[in-house]
Amino acid sequence: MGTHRIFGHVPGYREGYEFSSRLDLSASGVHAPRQAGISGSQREGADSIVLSGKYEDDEDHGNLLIYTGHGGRDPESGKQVTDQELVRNNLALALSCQKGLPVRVIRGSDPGNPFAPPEGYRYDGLFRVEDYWRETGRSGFTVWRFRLRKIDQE
DNA sequence: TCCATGCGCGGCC
DNA sequence: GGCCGCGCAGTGG
Repeated sequence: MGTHRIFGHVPGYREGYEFSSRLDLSASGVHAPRQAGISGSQREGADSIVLSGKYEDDEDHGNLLIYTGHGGRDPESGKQVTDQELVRNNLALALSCQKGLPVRVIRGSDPGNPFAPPEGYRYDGLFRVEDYWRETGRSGFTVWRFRLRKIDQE
């Protein structure tokens, strides 16, 4: 499946399409990983991300996102417990920034986020990674942050 | 290899 | 019905 990574819209799934679960989302090809928030590879770049509201340093401003890289979290508490590194899918997102590749954004339900769907997951269109940097997160550990802005459609 | 922004279920109120 | 904690599962990066 990883041999045919699609950048941009996946045929048959327009912006606003809703999925009931990560399994459905995975089967569609809009976001293949069943758990991970970032889909991509270090060689090609990242093609999609999921926002679920579970990363303490994430910010959702609608057309502007600050997305946190992965890694360094305690699986039980969800808190950052070590520094994140620019490897694996964090590096894939950085590559998407350098190449200017479109990234599909999927939002998962999140009661605290007015931009999130009430339930399940929703494809919210294409964004570009404008910038990325390393900083100290709320936890005090290093996190990688990615700023994504929605691509205007005509 | 090992991790990953799940998920269902049962207990409890 | 809703919340929460537990632990299993299965695949792609």
